[in-house]
Amino acid sequence: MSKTDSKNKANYHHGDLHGSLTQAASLLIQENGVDALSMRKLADVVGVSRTAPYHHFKDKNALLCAIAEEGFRLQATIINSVSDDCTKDVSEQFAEFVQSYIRFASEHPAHYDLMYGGSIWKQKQASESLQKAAYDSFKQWLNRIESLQQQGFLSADETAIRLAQVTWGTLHGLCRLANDGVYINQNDVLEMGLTAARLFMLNGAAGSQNTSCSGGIDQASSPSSA
Amino acid sequence: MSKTDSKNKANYHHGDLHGSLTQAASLLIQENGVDALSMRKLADVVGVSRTAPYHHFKDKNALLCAIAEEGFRLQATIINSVSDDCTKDVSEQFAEFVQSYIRFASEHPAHYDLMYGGSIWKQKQASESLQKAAYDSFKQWLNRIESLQQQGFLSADETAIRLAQVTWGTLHGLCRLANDGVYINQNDVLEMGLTAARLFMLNGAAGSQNTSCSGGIDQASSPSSA
DNA sequence: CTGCTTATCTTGACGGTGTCAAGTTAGATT
DNA sequence: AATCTAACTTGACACCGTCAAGATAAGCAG
Repeated sequence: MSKTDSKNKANYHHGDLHGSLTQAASLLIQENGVDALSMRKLADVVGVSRTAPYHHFKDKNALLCAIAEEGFRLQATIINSVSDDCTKDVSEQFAEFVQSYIRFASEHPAHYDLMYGGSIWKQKQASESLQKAAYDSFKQWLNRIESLQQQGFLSADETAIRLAQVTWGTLHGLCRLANDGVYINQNDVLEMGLTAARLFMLNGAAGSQNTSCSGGIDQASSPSSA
Repeated sequence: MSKTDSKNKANYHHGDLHGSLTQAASLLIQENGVDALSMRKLADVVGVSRTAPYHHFKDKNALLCAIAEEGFRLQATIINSVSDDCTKDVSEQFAEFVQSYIRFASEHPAHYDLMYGGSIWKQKQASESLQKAAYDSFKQWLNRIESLQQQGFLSADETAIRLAQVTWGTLHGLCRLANDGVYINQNDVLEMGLTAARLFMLNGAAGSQNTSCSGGIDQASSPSSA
């Protein structure tokens, strides 16, 4: 009689619907893209009724925000796990950082779409915690750029913020083109990222190779301010 | 009796539904974004039944492709009308080009989304003529980059194609961030574009200032090939 | 004019969507 | 045991894209 027997006890109360929802949604979204996710299908997959999710997420938008936030966490762990290597010189470290950024975008396209796509940011409202996550992410990038600039690898003629905006915008543009199917070859995109890094970095920068390796964290202003 | 009396003759046959549809769709799309366009509402606005548009466009996707194509035409006329000025030096000309690109994107965000967004290119199929339009657009960009490179304003260490990919990707990334609501201040984005141009251009490039001014058209390979 | 063809447009229907209102269930608390 | 409350379900509504079948009008052959 019972429809779902995954637990032999009755499961009118699911136990951890919130967690199951984000998990299943992430999975569905990764398989078929953001637009293909429907609340009804999601509920069906998890094994609850159509409107049960609305008791844990005010909106479909709220669900998407939660997943985007998860994306930022995921991205941070992936990127940080790669780039804390003091044995390599700075530019190589930066190149690896660029690569890991692109790789994250191409391996988690749906998350990436949510994190930086218009579906959340444009008309819809990003949840407060999501805004904070995005802000922190940009701040990390800014710190990295500031460090490169102070070591003489990036132009001193521009403000660190502007440099961060442009360099990140570049990286983002390449990832977007790859994710949107305009650039189809992932290896090409990786090389484009490296080329961009090469072009931005000052050629004759004779900065010190291994400085500090524990970057100080300065405060940064918002990505969208002048 | 009659519902619409715009023409006092009966208008069972609309006359130019195809044209009216693209026109009204462009307008609707520019007002409320691509996602807000529905075939039903569009038909209602034009004053026909829900399925009449399907006699002129196989799909909603086909309609969107047509509008995207229109976008490419629009972009070409806008950009070309600005940048054919021989009195200014090359880098200034390029800066104006960058600005006009960004301005087009921010003044026609919906068209821009369609032209380069995932909604058409990723899962859906771009119509053949749309593909050609996009290809031609990139080819124009490539020609410009090649010219800049040959005049010594851009690095000779990279292939022209790679340079074109990276520089256009940068521009695109900035426009995307602006259009998606991540960067909200348009003036900032314009300055970012100029900064990017400055960073890419070689500092000590002592190329000739006013060369030819009627760029030769070389053939270019696809944007997505290595 | 009549009859036929053809392009054009309409009506009805199907399955899908997000989400609201009201009802049901079951576990926790008193 | 009675009550409270969070969790969940059912039904409904207004949308959506699109297909199948029918209605309409114009053009053209005779």
